[in-house]
Parts: sequence; structure tokens; C-alpha cells
Amino acid sequence: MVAQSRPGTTRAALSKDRVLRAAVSLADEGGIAALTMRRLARELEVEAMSLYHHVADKDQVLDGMVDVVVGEITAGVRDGGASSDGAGWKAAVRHRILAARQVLLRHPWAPGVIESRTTMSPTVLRYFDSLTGLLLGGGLSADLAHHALHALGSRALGFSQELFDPAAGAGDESERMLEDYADRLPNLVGMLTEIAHDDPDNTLGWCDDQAEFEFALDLILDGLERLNS
Amino acid sequence: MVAQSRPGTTRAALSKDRVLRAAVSLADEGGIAALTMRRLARELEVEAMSLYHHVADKDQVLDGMVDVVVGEITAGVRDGGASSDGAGWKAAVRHRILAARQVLLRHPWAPGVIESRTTMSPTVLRYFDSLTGLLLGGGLSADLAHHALHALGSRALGFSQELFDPAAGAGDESERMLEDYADRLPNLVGMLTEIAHDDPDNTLGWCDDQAEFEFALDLILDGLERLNS
DNA sequence: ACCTGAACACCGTTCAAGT
DNA sequence: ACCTGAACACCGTTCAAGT
Repeated sequence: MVAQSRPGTTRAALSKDRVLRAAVSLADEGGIAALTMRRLARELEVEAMSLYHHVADKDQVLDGMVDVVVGEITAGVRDGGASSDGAGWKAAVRHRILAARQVLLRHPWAPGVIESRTTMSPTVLRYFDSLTGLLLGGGLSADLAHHALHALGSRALGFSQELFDPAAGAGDESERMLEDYADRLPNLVGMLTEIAHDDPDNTLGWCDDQAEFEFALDLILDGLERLNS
Repeated sequence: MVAQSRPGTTRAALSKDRVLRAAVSLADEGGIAALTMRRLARELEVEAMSLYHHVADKDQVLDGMVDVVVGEITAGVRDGGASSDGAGWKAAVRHRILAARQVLLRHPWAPGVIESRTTMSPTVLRYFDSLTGLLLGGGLSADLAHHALHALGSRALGFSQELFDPAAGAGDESERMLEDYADRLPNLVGMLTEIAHDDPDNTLGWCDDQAEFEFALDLILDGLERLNS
């Protein structure tokens, strides 16, 4: 096999960039478990071992995928502007983080991969540098800004690993489950039935992730603002 | 090979419990990557396939390992007592979560495994039920308690995935790194140098995880308390 | 310089066979 | 009922060989 799929049709040369973009779309479609070096090669119409001329190993592929995603986030940010004019820091941070979240929603595998990386890439560092700029520009002390980054944690990048399974007990089953567990989990069941009573649309296990994300984000940002006074 | 290691020494029969405890100690010692069905079997002086008489598959091993860890957390809690007397809810929640954190520090692999599970086990549900009891007992509305659980997220179980590598640039290298990146990461470097100036012990990349965890936890709990008034 | 085929040292898991 | 050995269908990666 030569690097042509049909006579007269020269296939684009392999490159690190092509490998990474193929890896991202493979994970987007089939989840991170679908990403194997062999399948990635097949997608690029190449032998698995050819990949190793452009990336050192699979870990470097994962590193690169994070950069692609964080690059998407950074690309959506217009620099300068209202970022440095003091009082607006909270809105600016909020806006940027919610924008990051929108990007991550398109790449459900990204949170897990980001958390599995042991070192921060230059691209990720640049994102955090920019976010830090918003905080310092808003008048937060270096110390408070530093605490803020830790408190935001992964939320700074737009995600928070949900421990509750969104699809756990959706539908009509949930009410029966509520009764089954009422004696063993009285507080949880009590809380959820009361919420369901107030809002009949809201059944067990079905939480509005966007609303919860914003609630937690605002809780943190409001807390920081208070400490900044 | 029969189930005896030496003549007269009958080996303990295999059981799901023994499998799970062996899995936990294997991961404690060698990290989660060291946990393979084959190695786990070797540790138990048994063939790999014998494990499948006690667990359905590796996923069930991971599920069980989470239960072992959360069981450790729950075991350290004395039920009843000061948990339900109103005003003390914040201290009670804080205390319980920090205790959970101490357990998780002994099982560094646990956060990753917990987040990889798609459904919550009865043991985990029981932990959250108990935590919910503290919130409701403290007078929080069902709605606010629900928001609180989401806002705490994995912190409710005592961990927060740190995005910054604790050992990234420790030691004397960090100062040189600071200078190298000063132009590309002005805000981050500015923040860190200012912190390092105030506290010479604190070098780049070396953060007090315990202090940062408590800062974020208190930020959230204080915010909830304010919303509860 | 880039790509390939065969091979190595692993995985999780199935299956038929043993006791 | 519990355990085993061989086998299957995968992995990531190395290496020597091709062009």
C-alpha cells in the first residue's frame, strides 16, 4: 500500500495535527474507550505504527487532545476589552467559564482526560493565565486569586464531574424507587420528594446540570467577592 | 495445584470480600494501573479465571473497591449526637467531609475510580443520605440542600481533583521557570512571585492542598449558610 | 524521512474441562 | 461449587526492514 487511496488522489500527509484532530473526533463519536492507536490509524487510513513518527506515545496523543479542546475555548475569547476595568471581574469570569463549559459539552471525554494529565500544557497554562488576569484586574490580591483558582478547580475550565448519574432513575421507575428506598435513605428520599412536589417536572435523578453548575459557580464567585472587600 | 500453599496449610477460601480487599491494597501500593485481573489473581495465589466465580467482571471489582473505601469513611462516623441540633450543621458537615478526606488520602486511586463509576452504589447513597440529614437537620430547605450537594460535588466525599501538579516545578528550578515564562504567562507568574515574596517557603507549584481544600469548603459552606437565612 | 509487517508482552474474558 | 488451562480478541509499543 502506498500513500494513495485512488490513482491520482494523493492522500494528505500525516502530521501531528491531523493525528490529534482525528483522535478528538474519534473520542467525540465513540467515547474515550474507542480511542486506540490501532483504530486511530485505521481512521487515518494508515498503519498503527505510522502514528509513532508523529507522536511519542498514546499519552502524548491525550496531551494533544486536551490542547485542541482548550484551544477551542481560548479561540472563543476576545482579548482585552472589558476584562480589566475593575468591578466587572465577576461577570467576566462567569462569562468566560460558562463559555468554556459550552465547549466541553461538545467533548464529553475531555474532563476525564484533563484530570488524568499530570502536567499542565502551555495551552492550559495560558488559559489559566488569562483567567488569573481577570481576577487580578478585578482587584483581588495575589493570595485571594490563588485561593480562587483552587476553589474553582475544574470548574475554572467549565466542568464539574457529576457524582450522580443523570440517567440513573429517570422516568416512571423513579417514583417506585423512591418508595423502595424510603426506609434506607430517608433524608435523600425526603429531600427529593419535596423537590418533586414543588416542581412536578423534576423527577429523581434528573437535575438541571446547567442550573446546578451556575449555582455553584455563583456561590464561589459571590464568596470571593465578599472576601475581596 | 490444589488450594494449599504448604502441606497442612489450608489457604483461606476465595470470596468476593477477599478479592476486593486484595484489589484495594494492590491499588494502594502500585496505583490503579497496577490493578489487573491477572495480577490480582497472582496476589491471591490463584489463577486469574478463578476471580470470575466471585465477581462478574473488572467493573464490579472497581465498584466494590469504592464501597470498601466509602465503608471506611462511614465506619468513622458516630451516628446521631450533635448532628441534628440545628445551628451546628456547618461544623458537622465540615467535620465529616474533612474526615472523609483523611480516608481518601490513604487511597489516592479512589477519586479517579469514584468518578469513573456511572451509578452510585448503595454504600455511596447511604453516605450522601447521611450528609443530606445534616443539611436538612440544620434547617436548609430541600431545594437548598439539593443545590448544596451539587455545589459540593466530589468535595462532599473529601476530594477535589487538583488540576495543578503539586510536584510540577518544585525546588530551585521553579524560580528559573518563573523567569522563563514571565513574558508568556505574566498574570500567573506575577501572582506566584508575589505569593512567594510574602511567604518565602511557598515556591511555585507547591500548594498546601489541605489549606486549599478547607478554603474552598468553607467558601461553599459559608455561602450556603448565608442563603439559609 | 516516512511508512510498514511481524512480533512481543501484555490485557479482559470465554469456554470446556477437571475435581 | 469451585478452580483451572488453553484460547480468543484485543491492547500499546519495539524493531528491522522497506521506499
